[in-house]
Amino acid sequence: MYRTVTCGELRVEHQGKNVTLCGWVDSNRDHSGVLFINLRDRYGITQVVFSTKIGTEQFELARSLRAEDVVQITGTVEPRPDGIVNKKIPTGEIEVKAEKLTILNRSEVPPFQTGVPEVPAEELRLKHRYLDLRRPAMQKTLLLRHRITKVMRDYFDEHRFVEIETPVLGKSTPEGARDYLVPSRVAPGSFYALPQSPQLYKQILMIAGYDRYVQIARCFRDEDLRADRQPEFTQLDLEMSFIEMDDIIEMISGLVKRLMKEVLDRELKEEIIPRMSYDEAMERFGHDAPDLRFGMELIDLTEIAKGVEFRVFSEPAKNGGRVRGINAKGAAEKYSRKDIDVLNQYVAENFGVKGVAWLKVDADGHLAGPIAKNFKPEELEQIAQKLDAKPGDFLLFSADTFATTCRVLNGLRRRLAAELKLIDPNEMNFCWIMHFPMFDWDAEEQRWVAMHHPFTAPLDEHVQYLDSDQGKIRAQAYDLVLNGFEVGGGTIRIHDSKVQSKVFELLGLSQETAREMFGFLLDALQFGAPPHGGIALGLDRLVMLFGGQDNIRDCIAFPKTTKASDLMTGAPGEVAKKQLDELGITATTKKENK
RNA sequence: GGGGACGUAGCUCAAUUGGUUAGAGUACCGGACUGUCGAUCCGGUGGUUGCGGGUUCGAGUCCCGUCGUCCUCGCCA
Repeated sequence: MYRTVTCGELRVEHQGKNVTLCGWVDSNRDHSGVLFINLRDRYGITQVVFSTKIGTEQFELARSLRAEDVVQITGTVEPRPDGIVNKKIPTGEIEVKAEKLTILNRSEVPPFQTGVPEVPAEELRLKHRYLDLRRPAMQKTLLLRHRITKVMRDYFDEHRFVEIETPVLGKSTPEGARDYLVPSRVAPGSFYALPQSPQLYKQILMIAGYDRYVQIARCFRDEDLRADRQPEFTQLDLEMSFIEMDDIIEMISGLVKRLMKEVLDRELKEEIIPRMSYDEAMERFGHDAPDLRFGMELIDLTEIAKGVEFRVFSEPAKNGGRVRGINAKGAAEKYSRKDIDVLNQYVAENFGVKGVAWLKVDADGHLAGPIAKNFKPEELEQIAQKLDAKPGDFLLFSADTFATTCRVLNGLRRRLAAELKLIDPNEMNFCWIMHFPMFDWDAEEQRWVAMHHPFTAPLDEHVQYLDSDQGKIRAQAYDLVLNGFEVGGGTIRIHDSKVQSKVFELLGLSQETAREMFGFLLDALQFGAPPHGGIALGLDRLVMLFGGQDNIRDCIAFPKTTKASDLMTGAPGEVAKKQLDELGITATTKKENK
């Protein structure tokens, strides 16, 4: 037996006990006649004491220990002498008096120290991920992730869900994100696609009668990365039959409550997670995943703007656009002209607009700023009233299309909230965003595109608009939002083939194309499809938010860089010409190009 | 595909806005020390300033290109 205890469990009550520990050397403090080793494993740190009584050979061996050496130590648990208890660690009231040291493996000098608070460059962490994962912060996050998935599995098991695996090698469907493709050897020129989600399979499972399906599923999207987006990511994916929107929402609300309780030992802020329509979210926050931890809501000024001489405001207002503003309460003094230049640069670079219009409220309650002269006093008064402007407030405006005002003001709202520290970092603010539009108009391709996927059911009362007013149709779609991040999204699916055909038609999918892409699902739908719907939660993002992190790479054991490479393994890498030949692929490698 | 930030010792950073021999902490190596706990003290090794060009009497610093990491717009049904 290598070890009898871990490095995290010994306490005063174990004194006198003879134990064997294994772990990594965290530090070695040599005092000539006595030396202290901090021994680390994922359970904690235990101090081991060596005295010269152990014998010269063993003492010299202990002396030679360096960070990350792997050792086995047998000794006796002793309480620490009075006054030298280490309160920083749970095992700090005891130490192990070493009687035998075995070096299991030496470590090279590590490229960075795992036991110090300074976090090395991410590039280095990813290259030596095995060392990075030894850092307590990373271990804590991966344990949190395990805890979350464990609670999820228990919860759905209790609710009679069946966990079923779906294929990773599937069929490419051109709608949606770009697919990762895998060439077929036995059918040269043909490709599998890695799943963007198990969407079609889980619908098939409903038709097959597994009325409650769940899976913690790996999904793949070949799109550019972000702090909260990886090319492969994990979803808690589920589907239910004989249910309506409220059933899914209740089921997930129950899970959220359970996660809060069992993972964070906290209650939900509100007994019932609040719901907001997509339209309301866009109107009040300019985004479909609003961060509700702070106010600064978007206020509409279009009616006022229609009447002003200032053309920057009046033109969009008169031409179907919108003029809206936000009020950063009391922030006027904190934003100098230089700071505002930075904001201008931010919106120009990110949203393709010239800049942001702004006004400050002076001590007398008057609106001041370079654009103030373009308004009559009563117009300024109206604007001030609408925005509830008080002395010291900082007002920012966007006058453009509705979509652009949404993007600009959402961006500014979030940025200002962060800069002004309006957000309580401990808050966990959930909400449901409901009734997303069915379709988006793709101006470039001159056609409607599905906002979710083409199997999403419209609201029953909106089915009538399928032939007349497609832009008005709202879907039976719902997103779960946490602290301004979309952490889940789902829909009720269409199970009426007439409605399904109509939707395909609107999306510009001919019967033939639809058959070619989803024929198996269309077939299956003919053989007794129950009403069904489901949802998928982004596990990586949930872990990130539950762990108070700001990117999902730190929540994934082996993540990829923004160029989608794995710095540890070197993936993606070149392959031998023989492998390509077998696949019937004639791509040239980099080496051949040079 | 576009925009931005960064790249200096193994690691974390500094280097007077172009000026002598590129420094500090830490790690590492050697020494001292019998109660430390991010031990301390003394000494030492360690640099193609990511890479390639250019401007200049002189480049870590300026310019161009390139590679990499991060942030972001597009993209992500």
